Amino acid sequence: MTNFSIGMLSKNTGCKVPTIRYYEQVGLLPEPYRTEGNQRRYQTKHLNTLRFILHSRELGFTLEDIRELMALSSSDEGKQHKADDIASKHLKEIELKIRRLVALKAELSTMLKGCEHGQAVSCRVIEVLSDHTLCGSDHESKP
Amino acid sequence: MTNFSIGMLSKNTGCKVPTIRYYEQVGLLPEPYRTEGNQRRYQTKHLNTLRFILHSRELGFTLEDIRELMALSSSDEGKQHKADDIASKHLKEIELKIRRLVALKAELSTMLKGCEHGQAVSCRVIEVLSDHTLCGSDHESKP
DNA sequence: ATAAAATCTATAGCCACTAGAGGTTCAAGG
DNA sequence: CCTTGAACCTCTAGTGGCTATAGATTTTAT
Repeated sequence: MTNFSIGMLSKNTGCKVPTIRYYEQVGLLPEPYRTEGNQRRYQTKHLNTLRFILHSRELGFTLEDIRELMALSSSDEGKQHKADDIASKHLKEIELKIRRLVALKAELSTMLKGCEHGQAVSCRVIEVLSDHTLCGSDHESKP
Repeated sequence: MTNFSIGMLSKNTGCKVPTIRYYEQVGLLPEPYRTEGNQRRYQTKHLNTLRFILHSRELGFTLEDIRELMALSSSDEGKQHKADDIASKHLKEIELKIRRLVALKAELSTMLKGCEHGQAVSCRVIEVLSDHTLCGSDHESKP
C-alpha cells in the first residue's frame, strides 16, 4: 500500500491529477519521493493528508483555512481550540448562505409561477429582474 | 436625472466604480457618453440596466446568464420563454446547493458539539476532518 | 487660480483550479 | 530486448468576477 503513482492516488481519492500537483505546489501536500525518472511516488501519509484536504474542501473551507487547520493539528492542545473557532466561524457563514439561498429560491419560484412555463404571453422573468424593488433588497435607498 | 458621473451611478446602485467599468468592458453595460475630458456620463437607461445586472447577480446568475437574459428581453415573445428555462435551471441548481449546505451545516454542528468550545482536551474538529468516512461521501470507494 | 476630489487607462492580482503544449518515462506484450 | 502506448513530467496561460495599484488627467469648489 505504498509507492502510489499520482494516477493511483487520483483514483483512490477522486481528486484530479493536476489538482494533486497544485496542492503540492501551494504547499498543502508534502513533496513525495521521486523515481529515477522524476515521477512522484506517494505513501499512505499522502493519501491521508489529501483526504483531509478534500474533505475540508467539501465542507467549504478555503485552502487558507485548511493550511491553518493542518498547522493546528500538529501543534499543542492549547492551540487546538482555534480549530474550533475556524469551524464555528465557517458554520456561521454557511448558515447565512443558506438563509440567503432560501430567500433567492423563493423569489425565483415566484418569478416562475408568474410565467406558466412558456405559455404566458410575456414572461415575468425579465420583468421581475428589472424591478429590484420587488426583491426586498435596498441598495439604492441611500439618501 | 441624467448625466450621472460614474461615482453618482455607483452611489445610486451600490455597485463599485471599478465594477461598473468592468461591466462596460465585458459588454454588459452600453458605452455611455463622454465629456470633453473623456469622463463617462450616464443616463437613466444605464441605471436601469445596471440594476437589472445587479439584481440578477444577487440571485446568483452568472454574467453569461445575464448576457443571455438581456438578449432575450429585447427579442420577440416566442423566444422569451427561454428566460424561463434559464431561470428554472438556475432554481434547480440553487435547490441542490441548499441541500448540500444543509448537510454540511449538520456535519459542522456535530463536529463542534463534540468540542465544547475550547474546553475539551482534544478538539474533535481535526479528528473529524481527517476521517472522511464520517461524512457520508464516498470518493474513495471505487474498486 | 488653486487645491482637492474624482476620474481616466492600463496592468496585475485574487482563488482554486483546469487546459494545453511538448517532451519524458514506465509497464506490458511480442 | 525492444517497442508501443499510456501515464507522467514541466511550464504557461486561461477561467470568472471582480479588486487593487500606479500614474496621469479632469472636474469641482473655494
